[in-house]
Amino acid sequence: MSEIPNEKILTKMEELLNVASDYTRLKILYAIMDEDKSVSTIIEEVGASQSLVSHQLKVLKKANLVATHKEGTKVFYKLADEHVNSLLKVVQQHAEE
Amino acid sequence: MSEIPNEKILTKMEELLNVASDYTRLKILYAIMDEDKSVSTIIEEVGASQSLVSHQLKVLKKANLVATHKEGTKVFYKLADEHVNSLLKVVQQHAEE
DNA sequence: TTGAAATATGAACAAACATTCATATAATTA
DNA sequence: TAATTATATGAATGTTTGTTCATATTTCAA
Repeated sequence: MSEIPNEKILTKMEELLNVASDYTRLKILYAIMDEDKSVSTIIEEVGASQSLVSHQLKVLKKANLVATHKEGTKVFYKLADEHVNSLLKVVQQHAEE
Repeated sequence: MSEIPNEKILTKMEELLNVASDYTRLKILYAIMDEDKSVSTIIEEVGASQSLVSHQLKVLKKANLVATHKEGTKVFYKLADEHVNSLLKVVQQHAEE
């Protein structure tokens, strides 16, 4: 039996889904799915403005979907954990049918 | 290699995630996860107003996350397919850690 | 056919959000 | 130090959206 999760869990789920449910952020997540990339590389591959990508990276970071490290002036982003991967795969399968 | 999906797929993914990313709608989806239920039962279990539940059921239906059948004056809702189930499970796992 | 129960719909509104533009900060190099 | 590259931030804005309130529609029983 699948009971309705408690408020705390539901709120966390809502947040994760909310953060994932944006065109630009989805693109960003896919861009860094296999290897971490610098912001400038992400901007190129996603094809959105510098400002927009930076803003959305901040949203993803705040929600702990991505992690970062610095190298000189560059900042590299990668997926925070495997759940993000699984989530994207499930959703993509649904979308492809 | 996971390339960025094309625009059509991404838009579908965005829509699915968007529809799933709401507190009330999440509760509804869990309420009908194991067996289909009438709107009045859903209202009770979810603890939201009649109008709100009805509006959100419409959103879920339009996005093909749920399916319905009628019995007399009652309308029963159930999950449309297994993907919805998988999606909720992946997200819940993430939220529980 | 009147009334009641179950569900749906429409308008209205505040809150949240994606995007842009302009500007700031940080690190590197000349 | 000045200039340049890389990234972040803040304000402003138009749009979307969750919720409520009031009302409509449908189905069945009395």
